[in-house]
Amino acid sequence: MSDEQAAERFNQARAAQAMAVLEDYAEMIGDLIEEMGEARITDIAGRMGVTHPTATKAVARLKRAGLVISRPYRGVFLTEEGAALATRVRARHRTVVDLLVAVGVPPETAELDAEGIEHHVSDTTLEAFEAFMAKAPTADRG
Amino acid sequence: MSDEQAAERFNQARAAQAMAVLEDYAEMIGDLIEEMGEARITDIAGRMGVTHPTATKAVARLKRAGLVISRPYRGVFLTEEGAALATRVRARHRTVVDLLVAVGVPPETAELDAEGIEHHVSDTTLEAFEAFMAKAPTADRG
DNA sequence: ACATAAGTGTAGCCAGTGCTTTATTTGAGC
DNA sequence: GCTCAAATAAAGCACTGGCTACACTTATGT
Repeated sequence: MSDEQAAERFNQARAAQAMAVLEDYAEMIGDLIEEMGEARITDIAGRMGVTHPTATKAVARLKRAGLVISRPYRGVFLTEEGAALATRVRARHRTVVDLLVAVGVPPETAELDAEGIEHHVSDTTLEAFEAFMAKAPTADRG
Repeated sequence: MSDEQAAERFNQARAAQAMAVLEDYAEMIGDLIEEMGEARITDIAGRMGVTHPTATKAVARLKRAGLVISRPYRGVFLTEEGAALATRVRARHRTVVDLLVAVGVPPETAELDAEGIEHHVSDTTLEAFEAFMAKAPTADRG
């Protein structure tokens, strides 16, 4: 592999990582709205395991990215784009967990690892995962 | 899932990400030493797709982590710990790529996605991958 | 020895993502 | 309507990890 290709690979991985945080927040805000009708900064912070100021900053970035809207001292809400992203992320998360379980990873571990893995799964890979599971739903385990 | 569990998941993913950069650099420095006898800052930078100052900073962090040693204007070398990490990372990378290919991901895509995925694959999951491939080396494709 | 090019280091800037500390706003209870 | 607790915001710190610009070292060629 040439250095240029290697560099491209790393740059792509870095870009994916940058997106990952936004994806996590969008997904979680979607969850919170579904569960509690609205997403408050405090709830977001609690669930992400960070302090409120950190959550506030993250929301600011999400607003900048056009994924959410919010008004001071009011809840945070997903834009159409944000909601679409949240849905997509959630579906991908499920697929990754299912794939891991299908190849024999214990469910709890699959859930844990998927949190990091999912952000690096390309559309191509996701399709392959789905195709694989359609073909061998239980991976013929045992 | 409780908020605490969710937070723990995210914190774990964040910790994995912090380690990922060190792993990438250690692996690549190992590659360079193997290929060219030594790892120069410029080579590291070129292959990572970053500028030399960035590579220099990364090497400084690696030194702080005890993974490499270096003297000004001389090459960078892995410590025993760094070499062990590089070996481990390289093996894991291969396993992840192979697993992806085994479930039907195109090889080039597998290589690309593995770069990001590998850092989030726990030992448990890695073992499951190996067991899966031992059982179905070609995943019965086609 | 000296000039020059390549490699390396350093300084300073920016953005992201965490933190703590300190206002401010909101909303509930009196 | 005032007070107070909770929620939110704002500001400042630290570290990572990019960058550019500039200084310095090394190696090479004359």
